[in-house]
Amino acid sequence: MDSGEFHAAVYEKVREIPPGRVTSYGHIAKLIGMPRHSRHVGQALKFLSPQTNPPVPWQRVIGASGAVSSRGPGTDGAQRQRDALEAEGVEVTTGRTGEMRVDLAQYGWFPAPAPAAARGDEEDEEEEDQAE
DNA sequence: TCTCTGACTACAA
DNA sequence: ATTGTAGCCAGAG
Repeated sequence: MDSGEFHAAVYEKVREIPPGRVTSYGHIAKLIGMPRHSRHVGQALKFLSPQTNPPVPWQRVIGASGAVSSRGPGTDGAQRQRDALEAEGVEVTTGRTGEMRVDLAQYGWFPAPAPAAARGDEEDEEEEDQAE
């Protein structure tokens, strides 16, 4: 797989993330069949242009711990990401130092990757119910 | 070719 | 909860 195809695959999966949901880099990597390329998923996203068509909801991709990454505190990416997520109804908690996190128990979206050896397509996903 | 870095993840202390 | 270490893989210098 070329890096171009890798990027394309990443964008494709990211676009499949339903609004109001978030997933992790690692899971995107799994979905495209490269579970070890979690870092390069983020790499592909930063390579993304602001005006892609169709648009890629990169803001729905966060760390596996629910932590929003976007380059150090000096960058604005994190701010844009938080704004975009809240606009979709995702609750983003912000700490004192600007640490932004999302509750994966509520907004996490982790469908099972499509196994090549599997025959029946399974559009199933864990509808985890929130429990305060 | 080697070394370092990175929008990562998982595990140990 | 926080910090450190290790594994990971591709790109840049």
